[in-house]
Amino acid sequence: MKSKKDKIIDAAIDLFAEKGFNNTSTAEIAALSGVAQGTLFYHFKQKEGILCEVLDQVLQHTITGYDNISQHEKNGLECVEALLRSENLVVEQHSKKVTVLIRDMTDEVHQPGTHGFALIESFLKYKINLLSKFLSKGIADKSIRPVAIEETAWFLDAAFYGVMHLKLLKPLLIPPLDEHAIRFCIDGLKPNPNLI
Amino acid sequence: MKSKKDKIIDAAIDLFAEKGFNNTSTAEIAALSGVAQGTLFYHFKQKEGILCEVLDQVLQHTITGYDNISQHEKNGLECVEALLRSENLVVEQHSKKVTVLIRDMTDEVHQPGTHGFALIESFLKYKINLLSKFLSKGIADKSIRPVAIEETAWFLDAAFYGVMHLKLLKPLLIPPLDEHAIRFCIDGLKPNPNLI
DNA sequence: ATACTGACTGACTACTCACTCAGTTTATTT
DNA sequence: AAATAAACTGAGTGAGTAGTCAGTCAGTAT
Repeated sequence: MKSKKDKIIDAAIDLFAEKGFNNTSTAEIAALSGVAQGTLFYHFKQKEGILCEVLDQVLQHTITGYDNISQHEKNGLECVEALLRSENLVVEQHSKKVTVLIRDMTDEVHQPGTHGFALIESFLKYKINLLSKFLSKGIADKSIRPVAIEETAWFLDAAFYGVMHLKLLKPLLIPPLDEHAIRFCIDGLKPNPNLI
Repeated sequence: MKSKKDKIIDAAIDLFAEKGFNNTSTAEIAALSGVAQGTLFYHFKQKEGILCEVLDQVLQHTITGYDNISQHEKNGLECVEALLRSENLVVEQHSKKVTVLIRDMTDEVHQPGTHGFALIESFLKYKINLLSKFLSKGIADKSIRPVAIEETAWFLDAAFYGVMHLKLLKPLLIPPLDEHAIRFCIDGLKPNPNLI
């Protein structure tokens, strides 16, 4: 059976995803989750704490996904592809949580010193490191053309953030991009005799 | 001499960029711009109106940039590159306004029916159309390898949104990405005999 | 001079909302 | 069974805020 804390988180995610953090009151969260307002503040010191909890969970899932990539049986390019796919999977499996984060973490994450900022910072560091490792590996084993490693790692991160953002936040008629984005980037990494 | 309306917009941009829309009160905007609180609501029906005004301006600049691309003397790939560079230039020249938008337009743009949503929607339609045209042209003149046109157009949009987001909102030590992102995408579009 | 207009003012209001706290219930330990 | 702790409650508070409105004032047409 679900703890009240979990009920609060679930309700908050639903409301945040629908109306945004700033347009959701703690009273509403309490009502939807069936607890008293005070219970919110028993479990979370501030309203923002709920967001941090969600961020924490999503980052955990993502890192777990990364760790499951078995590197020894793949070349560098395949490792990069596996990482991108793993990330995509997390977004799909936890799309509501991710939606809430990219929609509402902006303020919190924006300012160095906050807990959220520290979380994101160390996560990004880890991710970029891993991607860089895979890219180096691929360049060494010739599955990847010679590219600037750190820049490419950051670019891949940024590009897939953009795709995620488009997919989750823009209620527009957009063709499914995930697969195409992966193909485009992977193909773009392959050696190309036409490039000097 | 600047009109009061312009002073309000300038002050609001500074404050929004620094503290975010939701953490800036209309009283602060009035104080910084040196007008009375009521003047805000004389010029803008709601606080959100200021954001819409900024959005409008930035989209105008962007479209003007697009329109300056002289297509007849370029092949398809060069047109795509010109578009990406033109966009980059707008972001650089109006970085504060763009920062405010990607930071705070989320709520407004999220919900169909709002003015902001309509603006973004028609702009995106225009941009994707133009990109698609350039991609088709490039595939025809062999400067671009055969890719799925609409998907690639959306991906390019998403990727550069991501780069912009990273650059403007993450106060982290990130290598300059603009040039590398353009190179990566342009090189990735070039014909590659290694791809079937 | 008179009437009119549109920009501008700033005190005021009606209201929301995050957070508190004194007290109650439930679970755990002794 | 008593004692202690942990989980929970919900009425209440006070700080803060978007937006209003009755009225001033400079400029302009009549």
